[in-house]
Amino acid sequence: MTRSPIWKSIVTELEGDIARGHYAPGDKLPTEAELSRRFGVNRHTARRALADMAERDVVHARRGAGVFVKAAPFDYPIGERVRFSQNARASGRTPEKRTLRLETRPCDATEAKALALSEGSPVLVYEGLSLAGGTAIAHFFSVFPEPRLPGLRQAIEAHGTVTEALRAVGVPDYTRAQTRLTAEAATPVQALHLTMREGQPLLRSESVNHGPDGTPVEYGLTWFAGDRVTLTISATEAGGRHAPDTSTP
Amino acid sequence: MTRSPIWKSIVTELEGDIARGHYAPGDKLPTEAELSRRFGVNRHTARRALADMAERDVVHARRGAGVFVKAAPFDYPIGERVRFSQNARASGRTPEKRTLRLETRPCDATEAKALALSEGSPVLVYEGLSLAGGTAIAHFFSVFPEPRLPGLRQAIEAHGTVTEALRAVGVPDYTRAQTRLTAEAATPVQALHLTMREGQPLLRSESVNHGPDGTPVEYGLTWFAGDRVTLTISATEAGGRHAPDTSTP
DNA sequence: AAGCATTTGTTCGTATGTATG
DNA sequence: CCATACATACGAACAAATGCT
Repeated sequence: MTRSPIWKSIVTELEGDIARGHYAPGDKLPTEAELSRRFGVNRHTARRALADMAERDVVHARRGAGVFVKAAPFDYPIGERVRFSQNARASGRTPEKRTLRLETRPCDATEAKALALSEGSPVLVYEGLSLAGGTAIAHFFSVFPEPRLPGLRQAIEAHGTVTEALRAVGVPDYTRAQTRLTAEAATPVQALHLTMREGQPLLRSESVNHGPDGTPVEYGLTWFAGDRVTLTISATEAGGRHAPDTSTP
Repeated sequence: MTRSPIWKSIVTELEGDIARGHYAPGDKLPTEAELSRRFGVNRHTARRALADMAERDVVHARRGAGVFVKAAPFDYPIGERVRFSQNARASGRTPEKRTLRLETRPCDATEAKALALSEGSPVLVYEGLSLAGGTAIAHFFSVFPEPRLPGLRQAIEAHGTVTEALRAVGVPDYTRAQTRLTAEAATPVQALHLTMREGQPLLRSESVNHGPDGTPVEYGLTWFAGDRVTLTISATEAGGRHAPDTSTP
């Protein structure tokens, strides 16, 4: 009968600390050197424990930076109605938007087609970042038909959220008409904004939202950080909300 | 009045060749050197033409490899019912599956939970590649509850498609209960199977399919090549049952 | 912008205990 | 008892990425 190895007991100790909130998701664990001192073992033995935890996606290491507790991925249900702020609050995080651009300019061919406009019509471009609980989740790029939605720009500046801004200019509700999803590599600028490395996988969503009367009100592109977001589609999308599974054995 | 530049005429010539099928999606264009000889121009002029086409996403260049015609992304509608073979045929490509693994083994904790089994129950594992028109589109990994579906293994070996195999063992229809989507980087083995580079973005889908009586019949993971597939979700999916697509025999 | 300290990642080598045959 | 294989643990040095000044 073999005794259980030291590194396993280190794993259970550390995971216990995480479970009882001593180290929160996103937090940096002590360095390997510190751990090896704390447990009185060689650095390799501490590494072995961390490697095991990394294998099971409990933590992840960044060379030169440290070992971090994996953040539970942000669950983003997409159905007919998708509201970022609602989703964020539902998972207990503070939603936030950071505006990168808010301007009016003539639309290009793709945008014209999606919004059923003639090419060159003025559109409001709203580009920015969506944050949840302080960390950047997605990079969005939305285009609105300016003539159909007078005052939207001021409404967005005032309210921050798209849902409220649209309501303020007379669109009480909007639904997702069509969505196209692909995976893409992060460009250098996106990597900078989302604090990830260039080339890391992004989940790209291209969608058109319609108003209650069926006219398109938004053409939007969103790039979600692949390691931070899971889009969920439920068959009973209207129905019940699943409780998030946060169990860590 | 300036004459139209030479490179533009090269662009129209090449795009004509592509349009009339002389170069198919995914094909490698002649090298810059060959093009410059063929058109009797300097290599930089040919480069200018290729750069313009790359800008408009008609082709893409891979250093050291060549310039390739961009593959038209494979449109993959996901709704309640998702049938790969149907989707492939609808876009005019021959569907094909390549089996990497077909075996029975005890299930792990995740699989047990998804399929409502007790941990360690025997499950049928079906892993392979989905090809459309000869090119690999996705890497799939499916798990079926063996005890509930006796004879499924032979049915899969015989029929090739999951839909037909399930029908053969008494599951006339199945619907997608829940789907979770993320973007991930391709592992070295996946990159090999999908003929892409390691780390390239994949669209990962995790889903559970239910039989008509509501019991789970399949827990499946699929990794779609990001540059070759677009998942589409249309708003009009919830309502009526879609008639089977008979547009292409 | 360049340099420096910090931190993880990798690769040598060494030693020990345990199961196998 | 010996040979072998394997996992565990420790030590030292260097490489590479990161963050800070």
